[in-house]
Amino acid sequence: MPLRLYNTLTQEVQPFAPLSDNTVRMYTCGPTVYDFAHIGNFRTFVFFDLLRRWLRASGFKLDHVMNITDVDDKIIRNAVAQNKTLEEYTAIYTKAFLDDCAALRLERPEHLARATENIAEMASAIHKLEDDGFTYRSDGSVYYRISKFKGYGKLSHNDFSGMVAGARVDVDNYDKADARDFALWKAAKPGEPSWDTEVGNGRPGWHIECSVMAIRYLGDTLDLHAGGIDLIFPHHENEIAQSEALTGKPFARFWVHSEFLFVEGQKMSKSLGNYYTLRDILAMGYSPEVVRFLLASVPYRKALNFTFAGLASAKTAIERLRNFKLRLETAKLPAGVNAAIADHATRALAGFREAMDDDLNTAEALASVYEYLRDANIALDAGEFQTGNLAGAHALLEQMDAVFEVLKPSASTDGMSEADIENLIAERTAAKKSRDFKRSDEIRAQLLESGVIIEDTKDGVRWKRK
RNA sequence: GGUGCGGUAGCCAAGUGGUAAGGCAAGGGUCUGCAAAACCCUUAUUCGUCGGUUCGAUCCCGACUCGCACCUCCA
Repeated sequence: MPLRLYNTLTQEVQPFAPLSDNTVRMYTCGPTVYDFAHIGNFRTFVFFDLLRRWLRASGFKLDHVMNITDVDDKIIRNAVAQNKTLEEYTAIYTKAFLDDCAALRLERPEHLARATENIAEMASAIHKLEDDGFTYRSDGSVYYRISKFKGYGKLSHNDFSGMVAGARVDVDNYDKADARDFALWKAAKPGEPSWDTEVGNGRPGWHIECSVMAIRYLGDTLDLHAGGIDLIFPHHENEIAQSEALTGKPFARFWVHSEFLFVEGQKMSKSLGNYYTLRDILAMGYSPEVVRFLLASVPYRKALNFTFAGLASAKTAIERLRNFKLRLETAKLPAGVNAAIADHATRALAGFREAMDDDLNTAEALASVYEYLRDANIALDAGEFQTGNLAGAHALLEQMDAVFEVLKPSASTDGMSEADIENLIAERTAAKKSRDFKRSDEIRAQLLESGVIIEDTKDGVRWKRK
C-alpha cells in the first residue's frame, strides 16, 4: 500500500500523493532563533527529516520550505538586552540551529526562508487583505478580523459560533475587536527594529510570514504543511485564514502535526530543571545519533517521554545494529544462499516499508529489522549464513539507514590511526600465541583507553571505535 | 467548561475481533587463558476499571477513572 498520513484537517489517515508532477510542495514551521533550540524542538525537526526521507523513498521529489523566524518579541527583547542589532543576535542562533541540525543529520530543506528577507512581500499581502476588507487598524497596527473569514476553526475543530465577540477578551487585548483577532502588522515602537513599508512603519506579526513565504516559494496550495501539535491553534488556523483570504484557494491539502516531548514524564520547563538543549545532551557525552535514534524511534503522533534511561537504551540498540553490520563485513562465510534467511530479508524489507507507509510507524519498522537481525545472527553463529545472503542483509540495513541514519558513527575527534591499531592488534595476537597474557591484556587496555574496542571472534580479531 | 490524545511487562513501545511485535534492563547460557565484546535463551494467562455486543474483545459500544495537550507565547 502507498504512503498514508494522518491529516489533522480531516482527522483521518489518508493516502498521500502530491497534486502535480510528482513533487511534494511542503512547508514546515521552523525555529524562532532567540535561543538554542531544545530537544523538544528537535523532536519535531527530526520528524520533518523522517518525513522528507520517506517521501523521497516513496518516489516523490521534494520542494520543501522551512522558515526561520528572525524577528519577534523575544528576539527583540534579548537583542536589546545584549546591546546587539537584530542581525547580530539572530546570526548567532541561526548558525547554532543549523549546526545542531547537521549534528543530528537532518537534511537541509530546499529553501530556508528568513522572515526578515520577506518583509516587503508580507506588507504587500497585508495591503491586499486590507483592500479586501479582512482587516482593521488600531493605533497604526493592522489586525485580522476573524469574523470575516468563514471556516475559521476547521483545522483545530473548534466551534467558535457560540462565542460572542468581545465577551472573553482579556484586558490586555482591549485594542482588538474580537479575542480571536490577531496582529498582521505591529506599529513601530521607539527603540525597536522596524521597516517602512506600504502598510506603514512597523514589523510583521508572527503568523503572516508563514503564509507569505509558503505561497511565494511553493504556490497557492501546498501539498503538505507540518509543524508541532501546539501550532494547530492558533498559528496554523491563522495561516489558513490569511492564506485563503489572499488566494481564495485551499492553503494546504495535508496538515501533519507531531506530538510533544516530555522529559522524565513531565513537561520540559526551565523551572523544573529538566530543560535541555541539544548541546546540553551532547555535553553529557551522548552522541548526536543516539539522540536522533531516540527521537525517531517513537512514532511522531505519540507523545515521547525523553529519559536518560531511554538514551542509554538507544545507544545500545544502535550498537547492536552497527555490530551486525560489522559482523557482515568481517565474518568468513560459506558460499551459497540460505533460502530461509534470504526469504526473511525480503519479508523484513517489505515489513519495514509497510510500517513506514503506515503513517511513519517507525517503532514497527524497527521491529521488522530486529526480527531479521536475530535470525541472521543465529544463522551466523551456526555458520549457515552464506555469501548469497549478504545482499539481502545489506539492502535491509541500507533501507533502514536511509531513514534513521545511525549506522555511521560521528567522526571521532581524536584517536589513533588505523595502522597503529592494526599494529597493536598484531602484537597482541603474537603475545597471546606465546601465552604472554600480561602483555596482551596491557595492549587491550591501551586500545580501550584510546577508544578502541577489541572483539575476539572465531574468525579472528576485529575492532571498532567506542 | 470546550476540543483532542492516551493509559499494554521494571522502563520505552507496536498491534489485531480469534487468543500479546520489537528495543532496553534483569536472570541464565555459548564463546574465551581470563575478560571484554559479541551472540543465543528466558521474562505480560494478560492489555486502567466496570458493564454491553459477539461463538470469541486488549482491539467495537457505553459508563467510570487516571494522566496529558490545546483553548494565551510555545516544536
